[in-house]
Amino acid sequence: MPELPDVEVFRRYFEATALHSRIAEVDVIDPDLLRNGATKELKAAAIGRTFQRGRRHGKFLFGELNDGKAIRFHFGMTGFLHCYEDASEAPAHARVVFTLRNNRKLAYDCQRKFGHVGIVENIDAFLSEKKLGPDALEIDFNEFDSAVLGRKRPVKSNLMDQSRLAGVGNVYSDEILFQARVHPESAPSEWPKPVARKIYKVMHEVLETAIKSEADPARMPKKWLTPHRVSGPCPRCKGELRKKKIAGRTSWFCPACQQRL
DNA sequence: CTAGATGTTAAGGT
DNA sequence: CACCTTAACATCTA
Repeated sequence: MPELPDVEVFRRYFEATALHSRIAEVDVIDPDLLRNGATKELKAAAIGRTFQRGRRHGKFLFGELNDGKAIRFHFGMTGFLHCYEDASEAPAHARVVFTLRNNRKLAYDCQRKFGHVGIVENIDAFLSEKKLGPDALEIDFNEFDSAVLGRKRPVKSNLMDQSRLAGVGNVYSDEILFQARVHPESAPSEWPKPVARKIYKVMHEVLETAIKSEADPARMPKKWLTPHRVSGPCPRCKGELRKKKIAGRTSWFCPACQQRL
């Protein structure tokens, strides 16, 4: 689930639920999620501070604290946030829980533990250290064209490469290419400008519409591929959708609608 | 019981 | 060296 639109929905949820109340306690239920096991450091950085705002870059969410530091959330494949007051509402796989002075609790839940949580001293320094590319909603066309499309491997691999473009993963790369009518394995040495522009434009439309749909496939336009990736005919031509491993991931596309370039 | 699932990354190959 | 692919990670479900 957590690609750019999902994380943007989490960011908005975070801002609606967790800001401006002092952090009273941090429970690290599963230290695996901290990667370096620095429970003490996480507590020391967070307790007594307040969250000032949420910032997102690609698939990362940062909860900015009132001293310039931030709590970093990455959601892996199964992570999400849930805010509640009564302990009975705690989600099933809560790994880290922030208790606020207003009695609310913000839980980071991650069933498969592919995600991680930690402290970041400086967000911009972290992003360059991690070699993350520009956010998919902020990259300009020229950079998109050269960094993302100017490669030899399948276009799908490039769209998913976080060091070139941050935020797009398996599901949304399929959706973007479906709507741009481009085959995911296309890898021309030079992309025709109109096609490059189309992919760029469609990427914005897909991501923005997905955010408006709360990243919920059931609320997405019926003509989209995403709600049909389990089975079923192409929502455009009614032909058979194909499932194939590309770039190591299960990809869905319509061989009739999507042109190989 | 086996295969596979939205992400990342170390390791191996060309 | 640049580039690309695969396996592995932890856990649950179809």
